[in-house]
Amino acid sequence: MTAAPAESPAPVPGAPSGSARERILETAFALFYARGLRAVGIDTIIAESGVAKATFYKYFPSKDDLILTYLDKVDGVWTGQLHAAAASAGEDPADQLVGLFDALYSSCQREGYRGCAFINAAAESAPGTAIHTRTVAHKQAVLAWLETLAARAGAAQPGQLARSLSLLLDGGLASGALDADPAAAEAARATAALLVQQSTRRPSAG
Amino acid sequence: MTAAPAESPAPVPGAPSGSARERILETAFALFYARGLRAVGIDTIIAESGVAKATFYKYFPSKDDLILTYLDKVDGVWTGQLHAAAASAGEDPADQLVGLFDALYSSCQREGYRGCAFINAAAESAPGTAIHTRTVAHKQAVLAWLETLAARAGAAQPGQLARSLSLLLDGGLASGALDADPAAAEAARATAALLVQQSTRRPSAG
DNA sequence: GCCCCAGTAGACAGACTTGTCTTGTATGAT
DNA sequence: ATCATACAAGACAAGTCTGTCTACTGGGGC
Repeated sequence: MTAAPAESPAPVPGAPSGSARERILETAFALFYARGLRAVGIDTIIAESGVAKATFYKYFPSKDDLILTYLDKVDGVWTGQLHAAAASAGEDPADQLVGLFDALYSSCQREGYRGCAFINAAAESAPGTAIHTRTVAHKQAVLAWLETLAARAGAAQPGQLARSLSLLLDGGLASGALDADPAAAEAARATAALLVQQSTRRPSAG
Repeated sequence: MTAAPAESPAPVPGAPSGSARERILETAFALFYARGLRAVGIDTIIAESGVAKATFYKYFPSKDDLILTYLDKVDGVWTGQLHAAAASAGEDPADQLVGLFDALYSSCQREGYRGCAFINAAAESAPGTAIHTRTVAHKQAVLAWLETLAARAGAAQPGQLARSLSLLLDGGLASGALDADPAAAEAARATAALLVQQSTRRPSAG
C-alpha cells in the first residue's frame, strides 16, 4: 500500500535535476503509480526522464529491475508515512495503532491517488514472480509491525488485532482508489479505534 | 471483488461445448482472472477457445467489450455467492451481515484465487475509462446492498456499519490474494461479527 | 439446385514492446 | 594532450499487440 508521489515529477527534460539514475527512478515512481506497470513502457520512461536508452539499461538491466527498485522506494515512502502518523499520535501504542490511519486518510485525499501500489503490482504480476513476492514481503512487514504495536498496547490477542487492522488498512487503501469518498478512510479509523479499545481495555479505563 | 471461476475452463478446443460466444466468454473469464487483463491477448483467448478471429470480433467488437462483458459475468457470480452466503445464515439481517463473509472465506480457499477481479481491473485501467467506471459501479452496488441489510438489522448508523463491513470485505479480498492464509478471512468474519453486534444491540440481548 | 449463415483458418497492417548496439559529445583527471 | 567516464540520440532486431480482411467449409431453408 502506498500514497501518491509527494515530490514533483520533474517532467522538464533540460532541468539539471539529480543524476540520470535518480531522474529515471523519479519518473518511474510517478508513471508506474499513475498508470500501472504494464501500461508504462521503457520508451516512455526514457523520454520523460530525458535519458538515453543505453544509460537506462546501464542502471537497470531490465524493466523488472526498475519495477523492483520502484517497489522498494514505495515501501520506504509509505512505511515512513505510516510510522510518522503513528508517532504523531503520542507515546501510547494503543493511540499509535489508531493514529496510523491518518496516513491512510491523507493518502486517499491526495490528488492522483490510485490505491495501494503493492496491491496494484500484485494484480499485474503472476504469483511466484519476483514482483509478486516483493508485494507479499511488504504486506507481511506491515502486519508484523502492527503486531508488535498491538503487543506493546497490551492486546489480549495481538495477532488477531493486527490482522483486523491490516484488513481495515488494505480495505481503505483499495476502496479509496474506487470511490474518492474520504468517508471510507474515516470509517477505517473509527473502526480501528473501536477494535483497539475493545482489545486493550487498560486497567485505568472503565 | 470476486472469486475464482467455479466452472471448468474448458480448454479442450475440439470439445462441442456451447456456442462460440459462450466459449469465448468462458475462456476470457478464466484467463483474465488468472493472469490479468493486459497480460492476456486476443490471440490467446482465440486459440484457447478454439474460435476463429472473425468470429471473435463478430461477438465482441473490441477487447474492451469483452472485458466489460467479463466484468458483468464476474459481478453476477460474486454477487450470487454473496447473497447465497447471506441467505444461508438465516432470516435475521444481522446474522446475514456476518454470514456473507463465508463467501469471502470460501473464495480465498479456492485454488487459483487471485483477489478481487474488480480491484485488479481497477489497477489495470485508468480512472474515467469504461472499465474503471464499471468497477466503481460494482463497489457501490455492494455497499448499497450492505446498507439496506444494516438498516434492516436495526443498526444505529447503517451507512457507517455498511462502510466498515465493506472495508473488511475489500481488505480480505485484497490481502487474501497475497498471503494465502485463511486467517485473514476468519479475522474479517470475526471482526464483522463484533461490529454488527456492537451496532445493533437488540432489546432482547443483554 | 441454390443460397444464406455460422463458423474455421490465417495472412496482413500498423503500432507498440523490450533490449542491443553504434555513434557522437562533454567533462574532468592525469 | 590524452584518456576514461558519463551521457545523449537513435537505428535496429525480434517479438508482441489489436483489429481487418480474404478464402474456404458445412448445414438448413426454399
